[in-house]
Amino acid sequence: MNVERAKSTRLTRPTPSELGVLRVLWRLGPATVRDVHEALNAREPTGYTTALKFLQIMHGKGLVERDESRRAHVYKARLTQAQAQSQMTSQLVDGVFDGSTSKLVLSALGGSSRTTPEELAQIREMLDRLDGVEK
Amino acid sequence: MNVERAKSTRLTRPTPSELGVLRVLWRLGPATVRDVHEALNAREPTGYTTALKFLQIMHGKGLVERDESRRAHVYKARLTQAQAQSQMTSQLVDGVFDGSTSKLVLSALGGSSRTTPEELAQIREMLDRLDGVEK
DNA sequence: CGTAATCTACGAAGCCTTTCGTGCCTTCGG
DNA sequence: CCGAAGGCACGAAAGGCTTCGTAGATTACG
Repeated sequence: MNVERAKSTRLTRPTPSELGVLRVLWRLGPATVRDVHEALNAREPTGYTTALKFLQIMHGKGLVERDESRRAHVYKARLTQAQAQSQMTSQLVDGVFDGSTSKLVLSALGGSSRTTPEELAQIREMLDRLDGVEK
Repeated sequence: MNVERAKSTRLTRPTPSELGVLRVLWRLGPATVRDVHEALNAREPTGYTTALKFLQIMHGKGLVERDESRRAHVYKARLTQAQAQSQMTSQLVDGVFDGSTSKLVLSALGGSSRTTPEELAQIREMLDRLDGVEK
């Protein structure tokens, strides 16, 4: 009881491992299987065909696009990191924070306390901007 | 190559469906299979034994505890909602926000803009408190 | 008491993820 | 031209998640 097929509008959400691949693509930009494999393999020993399969599957799901004009296909994330971030964030908000963004923010800030003054200032800026828009 | 068994210290993280069960337990407090099933079933048609199996599995994983003193066992979440929230939040931060809490906060606030002035005020308070601690 | 209702424990099917191995092309160096 | 290297597509195994069906006990009640 799920999933839109084939059409490009809705993207299925990445699995944990697929997220790993996306992270590599975000960092490297368009990359070949070899590139991705080397990146993954550096972090944890992994077979070449494993990387290949991931890219293929993700292509099937529409998570990446690929350029087949060269022998070694070149893959490219179809979602920017920012898009993935906001998608997964609202997912978390809906799933665990009763839909309340502020609860998430409070929990994030309160819990970790590993936030620098500069970052806090940035957040304040954002708050000001929101207040501005607010009527 | 994972998972600590049996001992109570480390909790495996809940799957999506398990989260649904936990949400029910957080809302109802200690509850029987019947209670949980009714809650789940209200949202989406589901078999009784499905709920039962979830609770059993979750008990095996240490996600819930159970009181077997009555015929209908009574289950209880082993994690408070707040704990789950902060656990899953830091997971998201590590996984998608390069470990930066502030990036998450900015994305959450910027993306949805479904935050009331009261909530913004609450966040400001939290910021002040953090500044206070910050020497 | 006997039957119906409740409950738990299993087991198993179906689908998704993750990980590779093989087979079959294509390209490149000598 | 030939063999080795590099690449892609498949297929398949192992394990996890989700969903139930069935079986066997226990309890409630007319």
